[in-house]
Amino acid sequence: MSKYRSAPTLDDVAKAAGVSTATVSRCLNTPQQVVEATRERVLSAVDSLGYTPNFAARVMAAKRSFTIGAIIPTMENAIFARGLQAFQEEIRKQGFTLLVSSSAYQPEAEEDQIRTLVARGADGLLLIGHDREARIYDYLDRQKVPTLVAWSYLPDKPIPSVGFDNRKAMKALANQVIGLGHTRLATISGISKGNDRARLRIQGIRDAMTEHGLPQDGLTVSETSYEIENGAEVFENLMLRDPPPTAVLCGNDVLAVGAVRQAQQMGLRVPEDVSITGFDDIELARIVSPALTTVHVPHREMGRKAAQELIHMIETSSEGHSIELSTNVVTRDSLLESNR
Amino acid sequence: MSKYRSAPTLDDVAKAAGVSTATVSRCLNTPQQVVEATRERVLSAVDSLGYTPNFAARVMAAKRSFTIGAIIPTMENAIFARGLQAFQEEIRKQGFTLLVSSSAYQPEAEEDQIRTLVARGADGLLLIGHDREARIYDYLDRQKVPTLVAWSYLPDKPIPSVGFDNRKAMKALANQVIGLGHTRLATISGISKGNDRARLRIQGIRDAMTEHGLPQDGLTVSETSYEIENGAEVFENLMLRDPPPTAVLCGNDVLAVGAVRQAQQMGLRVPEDVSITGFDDIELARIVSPALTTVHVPHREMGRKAAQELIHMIETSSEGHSIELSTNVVTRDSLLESNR
DNA sequence: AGCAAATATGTAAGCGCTTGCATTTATGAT
DNA sequence: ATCATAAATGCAAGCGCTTACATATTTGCT
Repeated sequence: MSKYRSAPTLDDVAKAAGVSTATVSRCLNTPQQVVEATRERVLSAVDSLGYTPNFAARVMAAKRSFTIGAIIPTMENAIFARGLQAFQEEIRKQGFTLLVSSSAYQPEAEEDQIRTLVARGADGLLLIGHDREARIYDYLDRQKVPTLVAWSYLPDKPIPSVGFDNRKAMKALANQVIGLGHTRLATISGISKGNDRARLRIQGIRDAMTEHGLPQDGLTVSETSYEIENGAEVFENLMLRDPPPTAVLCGNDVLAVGAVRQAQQMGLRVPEDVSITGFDDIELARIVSPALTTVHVPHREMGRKAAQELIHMIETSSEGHSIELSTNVVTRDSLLESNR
Repeated sequence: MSKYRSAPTLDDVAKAAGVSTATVSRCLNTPQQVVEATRERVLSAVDSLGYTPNFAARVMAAKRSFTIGAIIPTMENAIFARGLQAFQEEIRKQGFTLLVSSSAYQPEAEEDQIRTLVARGADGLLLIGHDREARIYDYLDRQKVPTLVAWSYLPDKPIPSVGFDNRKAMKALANQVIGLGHTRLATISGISKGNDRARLRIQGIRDAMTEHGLPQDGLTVSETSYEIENGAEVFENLMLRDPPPTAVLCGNDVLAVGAVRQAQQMGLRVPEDVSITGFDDIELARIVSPALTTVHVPHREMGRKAAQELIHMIETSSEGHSIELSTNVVTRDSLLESNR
């Protein structure tokens, strides 16, 4: 029976309540504009019919969706989870809904998803990092969709960013490593192409080396994708070199965990035989043993501030401005002074 | 300048290409219906104008969105990440887009998000577990949105499910624990209200106890929310009891990791002093030391099959049928025979 | 060359909602 | 009571697209 009855529309409600569709619409959107008696009648009709507004129609008519889209590189690990959760909580508080897509670190998939989200009427977009084709920025500009970047802070870019200075953050950590006497360094980085964060973190290590007068060839750089297994695999190759590095700085905690596990597999003690550091300070960093010395990122604060800034851009059609958050090195057990 | 030009519409493209809007629409949706010469002209117009179809309008006209919505309890930990990623990969392969929301384990938030997704024209919905208000099922029925449940397998429920038998799975693990001589058991469960998986897992432990002739009061049940800290906190209370349990079966790996860490904090050796088990077999389970004995869930298979089944339901407007996946206990280091 | 059948394109009617403007009804000061 | 003013409601024009159905063009036969 219910099979042949289709979802009620505004019109059905209007008929049932004996008013015009305009009045029903007002009851739902600007209730103070309709007198109490009418409103009650309408709402009870809404109720008894089980009416829910059709979103597509509403977006089309109102040209506003109260939806914000976010595209993150991955959902598979926790790197973006905490920040995104905070982002969602904040926008929800302000009456917006979040739509999330994951690009699996594939630029084409990301472009696709940006278009999908925009076509869907997203009022604003949250993107991770600045690296992407100019074409996409043109598109965003033409469509006039307020867009904000997070997990990076590069105030000179055309799109405002709420995040931290990846280069400076990694430099601080590298300084600490070098300060402990390490001179043969290696880094296991994410793929730096199309990933400003990965690239800048490597740069940060170089900065610290230069500052301490270490030659640049004291650093071995390996790039791989962000999974535990990859961290392990690359670490193994690294340690087979002669001489092996005494400290391995990983592009994130996930890679670092892979490295730690591989070290154990190889019978190497961390940190006595080799120091390993992470980046991000996700939960994993405290769970692995030895616990990781890593760079703490204020994920929740970043998520919250990004939400506020983006909504502000949407509401005021203003340009938006970048916000820098600070990171700090958290010292745990995976980093020790060099013994060679 | 671009500020005053707004996004091009189908009509603009039609004018530019010198054809009707119908033809443009066909070029985009059923290109084989339009002759090559025309098609080229149209596509180049699309291109030079940078046209992107307006999704809301398209959904409204076509009554089809090629979008599938998924609502998961949390993005904060990895429990649903892997399965969801597989789900997304599969539906993407079939031309659908995934929209994800997280309910933060709050039923009202979930209801809200279901309505949002439906109103947005989702062609189908993926939900986790069966427990929710009847009103929601009525709504889904009335809106005729194909819906599938995952992470649970309860074929008698009105909504089909693709998942595993939580009760049976936990029973298998509990059998193993009891087989090792443990009689004083405790479980750290998620909040079971509104969570059939949590409830059934507890039930599974009871089943095993009954089968082995253990009295039901040999089990202490504590419920808390799914976070590492909570696992730790509850575990502490549990071990303060006199006598303490010799084995603690946790509702998931996250809680188990919290328990392991707390044990170490308290100077207890795992598994010599107390055994701890998890559930789900997420990455964490292998990273913590001792590695967790836990129940392995075929996350990726579940995600993929759920996607296939749901799309099948959508394409054929059929009822859909439930699929049971099997789990297995993976034996690692956190469970040992009882020494009392 | 001529005609029926097949193929390509155009016309226009919605899809369900919001909102500017016009109209009706209530309010309150005289 | 009366009338200007304010408050509540209705009317109807879109929003940008898809898709029957109608019309025009091409194709393949004889």
